[in-house]
Amino acid sequence: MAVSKKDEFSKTETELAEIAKALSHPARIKILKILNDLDSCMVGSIVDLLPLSQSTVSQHLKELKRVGLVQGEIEGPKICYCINPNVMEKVKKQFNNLFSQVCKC
Amino acid sequence: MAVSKKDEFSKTETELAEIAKALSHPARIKILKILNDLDSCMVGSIVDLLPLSQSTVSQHLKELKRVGLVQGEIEGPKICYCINPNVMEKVKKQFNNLFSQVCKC
DNA sequence: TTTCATTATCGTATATTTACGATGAACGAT
DNA sequence: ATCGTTCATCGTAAATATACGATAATGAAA
Repeated sequence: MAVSKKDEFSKTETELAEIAKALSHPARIKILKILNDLDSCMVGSIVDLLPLSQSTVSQHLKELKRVGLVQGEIEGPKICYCINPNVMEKVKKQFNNLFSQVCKC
Repeated sequence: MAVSKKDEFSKTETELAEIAKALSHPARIKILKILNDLDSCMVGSIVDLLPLSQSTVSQHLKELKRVGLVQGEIEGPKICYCINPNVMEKVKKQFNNLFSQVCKC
């Protein structure tokens, strides 16, 4: 794309776009649901529930971690992943804020 | 990416991911705000408010049209763009639905 | 300490996204 | 009929995303 111009927008817009990007793959939506349902779980459990390889799931988790929606806690050789509820609440507010601005409903 | 596996997920997850993708660029977030503020407007007005070329803005509009968030009405040589409020409301509900599933707040 | 289980990262291939200028299509106005 | 305005689309280049297998890294267990 030649050179990205994403930094020529406001922080609010850039941040929300980043979060939307993290949610822009069905696997990552599903991972959030899985983490919520299981409360927290290791990567292997997630891999079993997705039609993707371990390395691909690891990449998707990395993307969710990047925006803070998910965090991992090391438990011996395993890693226990869970949703970061504080970030999730903030994200929810950011989307509500957007819709309050662009939705007449 | 070899072959996409996005169609191996549920319709709900795939749809929401598609919408999130449409919102995953700050220019598109800003376009929605512009359209809301101006109520509706032609492409040239949007281009003036963005640090992007006319063709690039046209592409972003196409992406927003793709998911139905935005619609264009031909007015002579111009095209009058506006937010589709019905789709926006549906999208708002879809996000609320997600957060009700993955957010304990 | 060697082995096993678990997960991240690397390397790589392909698809998609982002960006631009140039061109084309549609329409009103001259 | 030609011209100017407006916008979409084409062609293209570069960046990112998606997917996988292979490998590395970590720590528990034998």
